[in-house]
Amino acid sequence: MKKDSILPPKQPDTLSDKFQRGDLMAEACPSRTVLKHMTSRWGVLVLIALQGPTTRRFSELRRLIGGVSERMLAQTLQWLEADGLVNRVAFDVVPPHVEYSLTPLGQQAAEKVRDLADWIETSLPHIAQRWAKQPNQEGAQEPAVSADLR
Amino acid sequence: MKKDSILPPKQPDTLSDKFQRGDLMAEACPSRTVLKHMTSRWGVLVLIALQGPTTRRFSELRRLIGGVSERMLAQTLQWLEADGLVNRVAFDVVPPHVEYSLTPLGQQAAEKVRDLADWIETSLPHIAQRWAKQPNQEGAQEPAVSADLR
DNA sequence: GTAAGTACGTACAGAAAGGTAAGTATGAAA
DNA sequence: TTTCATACTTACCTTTCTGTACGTACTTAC
Repeated sequence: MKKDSILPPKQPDTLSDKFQRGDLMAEACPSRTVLKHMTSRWGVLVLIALQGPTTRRFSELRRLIGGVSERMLAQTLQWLEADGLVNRVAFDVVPPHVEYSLTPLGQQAAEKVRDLADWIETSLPHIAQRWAKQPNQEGAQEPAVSADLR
Repeated sequence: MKKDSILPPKQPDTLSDKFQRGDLMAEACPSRTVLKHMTSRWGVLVLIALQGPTTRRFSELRRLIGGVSERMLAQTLQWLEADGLVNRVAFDVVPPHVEYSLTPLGQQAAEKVRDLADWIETSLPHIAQRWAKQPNQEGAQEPAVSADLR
């Protein structure tokens, strides 16, 4: 007999919860923003590319990450910097020189994201194999023939 | 035109490698599609919500995941199903009844994504604290109530 | 003297993601 | 009888995302 127990409609008390620990299932939780930045199209790849002992320069990252535009790389780096995951050090020299690296927090984040990426890369054969059997999907959804499940 | 030498050569980057193992840094690699589905706005939350021993029904998921629309939930589930991460079982009954669950592959995926989510949720205080100091930024949000945790 | 590299900022536009509302078939509750 | 719930689909529209192109200020290479 728990109709509403799946999700309480509202709780004024969850507010304090939000500050102690995020709740991604809650619509208004700020953790969703962090998730958005980290799992944005380029966020994952930037974090991974920044792993390692050396700092990276902007155009170096651009070459590492296949397909990023300058605009998107800059924006992604700014997001991650604002979230405290990325360090940016700019040298005031004539041809601009900027070095990016991960903060301690960013290194933790990068590890998680790396684990995910590694899993995808190694599991890809299984998944791709499945795609081969089942016809198209992905970004484009054509008016596919509706599977008559009923 | 490949200049991959910036990265520490962990593995030879041959053509056959791409079929045996994805390479997310490569623009054309199909693993990017999987990443897109899993890290889509709702993909992460769906995978997490499906963790556990029980199956979930559509509207149950909808209630669990704050803010999803029916349209987006349906689409996300279809993506993940097509990738072989989610099982869908439809019963041919009068009020529709469909049960969703994770495939073995999906359970692995959910673990990775869960690790990431857990990290975000526990790290949120650090990050939010940083937002408060830095002038308001893109994507960053003001605290709904100015309750300052000291 | 001209092109290229650096690390972006900005304006514009097309693509994609996402939301809203409505419809479907049917049984059960009010 | 009207309404509600289920599990979607579809059309339509808005918001967000992302790419292209260009500008910058200056140095080095050709």
